[in-house]
Amino acid sequence: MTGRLNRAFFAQDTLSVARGLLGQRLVRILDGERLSGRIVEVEAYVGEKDQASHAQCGRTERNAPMYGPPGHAYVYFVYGMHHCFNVVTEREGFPAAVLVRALEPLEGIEAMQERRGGRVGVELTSGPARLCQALGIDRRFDGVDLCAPDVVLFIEGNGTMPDAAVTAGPRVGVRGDERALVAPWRLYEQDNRYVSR
DNA sequence: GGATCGATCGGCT
DNA sequence: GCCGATCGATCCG
Repeated sequence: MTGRLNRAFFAQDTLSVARGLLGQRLVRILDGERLSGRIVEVEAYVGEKDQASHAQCGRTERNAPMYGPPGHAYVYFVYGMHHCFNVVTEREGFPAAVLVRALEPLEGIEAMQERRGGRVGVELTSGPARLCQALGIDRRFDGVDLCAPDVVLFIEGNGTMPDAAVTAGPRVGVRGDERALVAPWRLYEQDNRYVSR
C-alpha cells in the first residue's frame, strides 16, 4: 500500500478497513509542517445494532458523519475536554467508523511534544484523545473529507502489517450487552509500546 | 504497579 | 439532569 488511501479503501467493510489501517500513516499538515504517525491501534464500530456505537440510538446531529460517505472524518468531543478521531467506512447511509486509538510518532515529534505540554515518548500519542491533541485534531475536522485533494489531514499507505503482528481483543471503555462487550473489534500491533492502556 | 477519582461540558434519554 | 468510545493526578501497597 502506497500513496494516499482512496475512497474505495474506506468503502470496504469496517473490519477490513480497521485491519488495513494498521501500519498506515496518519498525516496532519499543521502550520506548514508535517506531523505524522504510524497507526498501531484501532477499534471498529459497525451499524446501529452495535451497542457500543454512537449510532446505537439512531441518527443525530452529532453522529451524522457516521452516516455519510466513506473516507470522511468523524471527530467527537467527550468528557468535557477530549476529542477522538474516527474514519467513516462502508456505504453512505450505513453508520460505521474506525476509531484511531494510538500512533507511533514518525514526523514532527517536537511539535507534538509542544502540543502535549512537554510530554515525551509514549505519552505523546498512546490514546485517542492524546493523539488528537498531539496532531491538533478537533471538531473543525468533523465531517472533513480525508480523500480531498488539498486537505490538511489524510492517511498515506506505509506498507503492510503482517497478520502475525496483529492482536484482536474487546474494545475499551464500551458498555452495552455482552455481544458488544466481547466483540474482538479492537485491533493493535503486538508489543508496540505506543498501544494504549 | 494498580485502583480510584476529579475535571469539565456537549449531547441526549 | 445525567453521563460519557478519556486523561492525569494522587493514593495505596
